[in-house]
Amino acid sequence: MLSTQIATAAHVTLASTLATSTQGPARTLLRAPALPVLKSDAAANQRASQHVAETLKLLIEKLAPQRRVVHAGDLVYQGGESFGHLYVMTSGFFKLVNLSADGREQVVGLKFRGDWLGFDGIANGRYACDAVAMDTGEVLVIRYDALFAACAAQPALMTALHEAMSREIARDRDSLMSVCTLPADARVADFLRYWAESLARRGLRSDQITLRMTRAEIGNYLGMTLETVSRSLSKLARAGVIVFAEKGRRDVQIPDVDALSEFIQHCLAPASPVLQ
Amino acid sequence: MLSTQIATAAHVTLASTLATSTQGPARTLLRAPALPVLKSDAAANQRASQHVAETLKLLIEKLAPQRRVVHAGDLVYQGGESFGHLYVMTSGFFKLVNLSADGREQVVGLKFRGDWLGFDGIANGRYACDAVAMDTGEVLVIRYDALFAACAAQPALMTALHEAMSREIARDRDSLMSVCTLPADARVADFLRYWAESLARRGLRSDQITLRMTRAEIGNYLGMTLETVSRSLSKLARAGVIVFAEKGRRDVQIPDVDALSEFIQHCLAPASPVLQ
DNA sequence: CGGTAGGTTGAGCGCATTCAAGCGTTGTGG
DNA sequence: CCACAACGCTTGAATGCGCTCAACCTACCG
Repeated sequence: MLSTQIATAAHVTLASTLATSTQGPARTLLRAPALPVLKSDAAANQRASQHVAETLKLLIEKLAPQRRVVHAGDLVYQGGESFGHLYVMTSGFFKLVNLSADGREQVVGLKFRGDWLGFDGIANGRYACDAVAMDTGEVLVIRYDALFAACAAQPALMTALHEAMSREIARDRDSLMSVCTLPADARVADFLRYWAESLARRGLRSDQITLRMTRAEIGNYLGMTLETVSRSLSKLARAGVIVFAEKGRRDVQIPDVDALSEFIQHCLAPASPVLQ
Repeated sequence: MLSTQIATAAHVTLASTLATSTQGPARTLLRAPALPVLKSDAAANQRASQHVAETLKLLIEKLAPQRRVVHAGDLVYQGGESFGHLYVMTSGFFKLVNLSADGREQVVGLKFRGDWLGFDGIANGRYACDAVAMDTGEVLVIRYDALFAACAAQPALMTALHEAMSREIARDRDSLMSVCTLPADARVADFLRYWAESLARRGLRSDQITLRMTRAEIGNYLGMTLETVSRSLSKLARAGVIVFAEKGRRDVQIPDVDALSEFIQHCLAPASPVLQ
């Protein structure tokens, strides 16, 4: 048992030999010291968190936007609806869901405090997906035309807007890379890593996270079935990389975020260097 | 033989019954009339093509940008390089390649005339991927600070910029949906459909396309191996949805773009309604 | 004409899916 | 208060899609 699986990783073109050599002495998932967060990250997270707060303050001061409170399941906007507003989250968790013409449903993004919602609507004048609240939260409601006008006079606003869009583009590409190059176990680990990092960057505690998504939603987001998600989480728990809370399986403790990265590398290792 | 495969499609949550009923009388891949493009699409393509031309003209007039000619293999920018410019394609074909810290390589985007390159660099001040020319082409070199300043006085510029970013975000999500919800054969068909549509929207002929990517590159982009790409293309050719040029397998004829969509639906069909 | 890169196809295997059973938690109504 | 249904989660067994490995082919180029 403890069936350590060989990397699947659809087509790793070049430099895959590198991945092997950089992995170090193989299999050190359970580390003794386990410092909760790297110091360098802590500083970066502090800055990122402050940056989010400043951007929110800027928007509130310059645009005096309406605020809208949402509860789990509420739609901020819906695919097909005519575009007019952008939304900036001050709290809560959202998912973005694409719906194809033939009825396929796909979670294409997860959003946290400070993130913007609605960029997909600018180009075509209609929103291209649903923005669904996964918990109680609040968004700033920003009229696009008002923002557009304000940008001309307030460079800081335009900077904030462009930064947010740029970050979203970069993040979407990382998602695609994760789905395309990682086997199921590593994808789940990467998902947890991303979630923890997202919380950390916003100044929230990241060692104990509450997944607000069902296994089915996670699976949809990661391109796998809910059973595979469940199995991967169990495997992560067995490896000690995550710890489930006593009651219920929605809460996940992450003693050491770096162990998640190591687990991913372990999944990508071509073959078991030592024994399994 | 002619092993028509059942749908894999990782997790199609709801409304998947719809997909079945909307498919019509099942299996009509080879249609007699085969009009090259739907009339409604033709009008939309005309408009889109004109819109691209107008945007390029606007940029040239307002910013008098440098032009840069590139050849196959040239890098417009490279991941890690410090950000300073955006680029707008006037001709050619580009791919965007992400490189992860551990050496995984992933094609995360394909770009055509009128598309912008470099958005990923705005947020962090460094480009997050490589932009590689796949053919001879030309880009407008646009200093971001100059564009930023010009946007304040020229709303049309800001509109063009935001539209381009929005379109990119929406497109990236479609890519993710394709990778997550479609089986290999359908993914290849969707890739061809996207490529043909991209050409059509720019006023280029879309019934005869020259793939400027190797099977390995296509496979990387779609999250599968080059062998699977080859097999899927062969299957599409056997079904008559595409036709290979006599000499070489890089040129692909697409007699009827809609047949590609039908093929995708066929791949998604829960089970063979009639016989296989 | 040999060398190389890209492409096709077959055989076998394995990861992830499908199908299925069982468990824990929550919520509702008798 | 307790059945009982509904929902989410876990785990096992079997199947199959897509991957790996391999051989062979074509086109291109020095």
